[in-house]
Amino acid sequence: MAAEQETVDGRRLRGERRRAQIIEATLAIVRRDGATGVTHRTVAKEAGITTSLTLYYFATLDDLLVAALTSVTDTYTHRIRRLMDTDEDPLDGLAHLIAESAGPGRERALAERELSTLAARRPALRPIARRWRDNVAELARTRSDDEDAIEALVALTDGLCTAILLDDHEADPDHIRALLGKTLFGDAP
Amino acid sequence: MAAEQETVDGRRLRGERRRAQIIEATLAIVRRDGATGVTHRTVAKEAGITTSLTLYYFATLDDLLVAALTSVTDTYTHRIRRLMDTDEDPLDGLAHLIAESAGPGRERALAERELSTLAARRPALRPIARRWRDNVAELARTRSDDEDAIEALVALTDGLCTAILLDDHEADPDHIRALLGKTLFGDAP
DNA sequence: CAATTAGTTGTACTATCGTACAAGTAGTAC
DNA sequence: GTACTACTTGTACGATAGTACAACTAATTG
Repeated sequence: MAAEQETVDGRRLRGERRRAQIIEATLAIVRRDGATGVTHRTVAKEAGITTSLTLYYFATLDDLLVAALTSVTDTYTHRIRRLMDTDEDPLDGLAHLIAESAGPGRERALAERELSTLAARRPALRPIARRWRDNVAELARTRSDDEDAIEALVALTDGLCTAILLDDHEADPDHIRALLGKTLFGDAP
Repeated sequence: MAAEQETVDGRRLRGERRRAQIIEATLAIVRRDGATGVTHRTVAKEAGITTSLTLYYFATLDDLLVAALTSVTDTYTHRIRRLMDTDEDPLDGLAHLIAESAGPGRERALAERELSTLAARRPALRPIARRWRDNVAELARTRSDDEDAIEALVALTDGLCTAILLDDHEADPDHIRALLGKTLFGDAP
């Protein structure tokens, strides 16, 4: 009844769409200019609306950043879950995902890094920011129950992304897959 | 002669001292409030001087950030070099350094992360930002010539620091040492 | 239909920022 | 001693930011 009530009210639906539009505009800004580029004015302009709207839906700048981090993290969560739900080698999928940081996924990976770094100074963001690592750990657990190896694999994925983003490090999926395998299994099966 | 000329001019010496003071104040701001807290005014206030002075020595905000990144990277470089110059187990020293990210070294580690992340959008900063990874790789090379293992170890150190900073992850030096050893040698010697 | 709720628009305030610029002080060279 | 150089102080401008607030429009409820 209450749940039905909520979806029926067209205003709320429109509000949700507007909210999503604003979050998308925020992410576009982060990807293009970095987290520091996010202001109510830049987001409003990107979304083609007034700042009053961004303020109506997100009372503070912080709210915008939190929503952006949540959104980008959701994206990664879906990606990794899909890797786990397939018959293919999940480590191979993960290697490809990491390798994307050098190409089509670079902006998104950098946005994730910049936004998640905010979590270090904001304990409230920790649960969101940790989800990437939790997701990778969960994926690793489908192939190993060695907790140390799993922990190392999670750290390795983080570190490889860092190298790619900050160093233009080599991003060959096969090479990355080998490193992941070595770390999780001791050899590289 | 020219070098001698430079150190004799008392004005230049004072300038260098002033410059170092400003960089130190910048780092204090980064550690306390993050890279976004760095403005000419906040730095000037922290150093007890006027913004005209910060501007005299660092024409742009960017110059300040670059100097701060260089400084914090120098600190880490010295630390790691010292680990290599000792008879002790360098991996053990590295593990302790990483573990510091959970305690006394947390602010510095976070500052390094925030500043080095700037390098992703500024190719000119890459050489500076990569030095941490180069240093760790060099340390690893004193113990292994397996380039894949070395690359994995570097990424692992990055990832472990991330987990500590963003997640309040466990930071037991012995545990970290074991992970480092496993990654570099296949076992944990 | 009136009242309430959700969304939208617009104005304006205070605060802070990066930076330009001029004037002054102090140290050095010739 | 003069000219030059390095450093220091102070003022002020234009721009942008976060945010408060009021008024209005549209949708929903009873």
